[in-house]
Amino acid sequence: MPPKTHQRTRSDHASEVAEDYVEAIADAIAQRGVCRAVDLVSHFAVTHATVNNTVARLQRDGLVTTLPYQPIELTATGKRLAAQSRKRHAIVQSFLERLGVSAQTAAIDSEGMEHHVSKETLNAMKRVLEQGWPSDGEST
Amino acid sequence: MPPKTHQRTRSDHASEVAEDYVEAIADAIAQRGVCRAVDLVSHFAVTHATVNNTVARLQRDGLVTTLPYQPIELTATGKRLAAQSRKRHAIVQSFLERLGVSAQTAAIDSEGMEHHVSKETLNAMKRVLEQGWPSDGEST
DNA sequence: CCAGAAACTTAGCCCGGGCTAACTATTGGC
DNA sequence: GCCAATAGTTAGCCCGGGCTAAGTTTCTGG
Repeated sequence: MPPKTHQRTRSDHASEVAEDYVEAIADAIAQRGVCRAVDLVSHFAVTHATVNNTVARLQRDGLVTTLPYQPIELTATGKRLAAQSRKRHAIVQSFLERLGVSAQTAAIDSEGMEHHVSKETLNAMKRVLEQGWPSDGEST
Repeated sequence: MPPKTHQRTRSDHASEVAEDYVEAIADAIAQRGVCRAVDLVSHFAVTHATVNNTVARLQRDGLVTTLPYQPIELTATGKRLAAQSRKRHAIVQSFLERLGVSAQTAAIDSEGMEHHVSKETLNAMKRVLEQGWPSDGEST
């Protein structure tokens, strides 16, 4: 085994939370019009203080904008990331369901897995969703 | 969507490193007879200091035993965790390959994904490896 | 219109998991 | 047998992502 298989897996996980947040923020905006910190508090089941910290980091990193006591908004970059993240999430989730996993488990597992799925694997999953399983008789 | 989908995904990641380590330690022991810190240093591409910290934590948590300047050994618990982890890893990796993903990508992705795959999903993957794809004509 | 509730902020803490730098032990080759 | 090289340790630092506690702002309904 090549010893450097890691590297990606490791440092990536810094941005996993960022992806989860922009996704949640986009969802909240889509569903309620705006996103307030309290939405994230309940969505992630963390405290207000934690949400504050995280949102500050996201702002520092150019993914969101927010002013004190104002709703949280996504920057263009944030929106792009959210859209991409949501798409990936959806594919993984649908794929798991297609695999025969319960919807509930698919929801939970896809949440964790989505951040570790490479483009190549994602494409393989997409292919399954669109064209069936690899060895299926799609030849005819 | 239920708002509590997270919970598991989140705090679990504390032990992801632990699993990676015991797996690596077991591998080193299997391959070289003993596991020295330096093996982990090169395997994870981190510094000696980091390995030391982590191993100390593992020891605190009852997964390994080690004395200064001595090789690292797995406790019974550590061995169990390593075995379980390795099995899971192997299933995910094989599954990805079966999906049509390149061996290299399968190796990388499985590394990250394995920690987020539930028992149910793992079983679904195993089923595929043993019995083919869900909708395949295994009925006839 | 104003009090209390709800939302938000801030400060200060903790742990995990990285790092560098400086030091100590062990080992092997000469 | 000694000395360099390799291995390991320790101290001190950083950031992410959690928390509590205490305070501030905003909103709302009576």
